[in-house]
Amino acid sequence: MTDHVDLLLAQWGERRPDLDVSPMAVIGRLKRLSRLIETELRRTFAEHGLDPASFDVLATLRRSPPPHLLTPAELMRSAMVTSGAVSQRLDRLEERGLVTRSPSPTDGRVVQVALTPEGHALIDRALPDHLATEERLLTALGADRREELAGTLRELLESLGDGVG
Amino acid sequence: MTDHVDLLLAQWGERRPDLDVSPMAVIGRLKRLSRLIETELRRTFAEHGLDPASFDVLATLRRSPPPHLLTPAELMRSAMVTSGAVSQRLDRLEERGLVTRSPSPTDGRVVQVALTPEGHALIDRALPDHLATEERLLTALGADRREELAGTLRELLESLGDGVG
DNA sequence: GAAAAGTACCTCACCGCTAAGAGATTGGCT
DNA sequence: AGCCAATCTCTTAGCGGTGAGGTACTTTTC
Repeated sequence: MTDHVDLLLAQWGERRPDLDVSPMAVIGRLKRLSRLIETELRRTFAEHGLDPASFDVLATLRRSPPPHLLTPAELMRSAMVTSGAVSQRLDRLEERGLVTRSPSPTDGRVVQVALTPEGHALIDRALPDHLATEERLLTALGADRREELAGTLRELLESLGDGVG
Repeated sequence: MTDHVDLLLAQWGERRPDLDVSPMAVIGRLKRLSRLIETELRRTFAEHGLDPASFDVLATLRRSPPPHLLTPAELMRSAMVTSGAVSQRLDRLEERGLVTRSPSPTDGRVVQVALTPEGHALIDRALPDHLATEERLLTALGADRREELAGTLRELLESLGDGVG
């Protein structure tokens, strides 16, 4: 019944009993868990010649309503990265022929990003493996616990302004 | 009652109704939440001239039992980064006079990392602000919900082999 | 006590992100 | 119409990470 974060909390209790370090019980575990998850997902992506950033862009385009066109600004909000990061992601994907960029007909500032047939095929190949990996990472939790966890995380997200609207 | 992940799930349901994307309800939210949290924490660190990596090393040393000596290997396991990353973190901190490296007297392969008085003072200055930020990020959740959340996250961590021992 | 296996730390090339800011375009305001 | 703030995309410098591999030391094995 002990993990790294329990040890961390006990150590702080010894060294700085004057401080309330209880938030670390949640935030420390979130950090370790997402690090662990990202490492695992990265392995699956690599089997398809992808990295997390590329997969994210391709999947975001794939799930968007037909004709699967998104702007860099939309990709930026979806991925929670800076505009510079999106530009570079698109450079790499365009270089590999997985997406295309074309100017918007209605707004001169805007670029429209589209999946190429190769990009579409690649993400459809990678997606089932990715989902299998995600499922494996959650096997310890039954459906009820997953729903409860998802609900709590959503509350936190919304409280931090990450809601839609 | 809707967040970005709810939209994501709905979109996949439209585009690929043949796939079970339910694991994304948990894993997608974990990803967004830890990204949001890291961005917020980074701001607090920057107020003290630190970044997440440097804070992590200083805090790990600070909470370790007196005389606050750790090896790069221990820091590596604690931070879940590669040995190369630890070497570079220590280079930067040593350069700034916040930690020292000295050879272990008992094992010629090992290096002992220690906080300098400056490093000790800096982490003790930054820590209360850091905890205040963490507390603020969790205000939406009462004590019971936090404990329940921490417990679920710990179960997941242990199921993935991140337990102690 | 020599060879082999294991462990610890570091180096280097490369990758992806941030932060800051530039350049272009749009839309609201007067 | 003209101005100005806002928006969109891209560029670049610098940071911090990985992954592969090297060197040095220790422990195991025979």
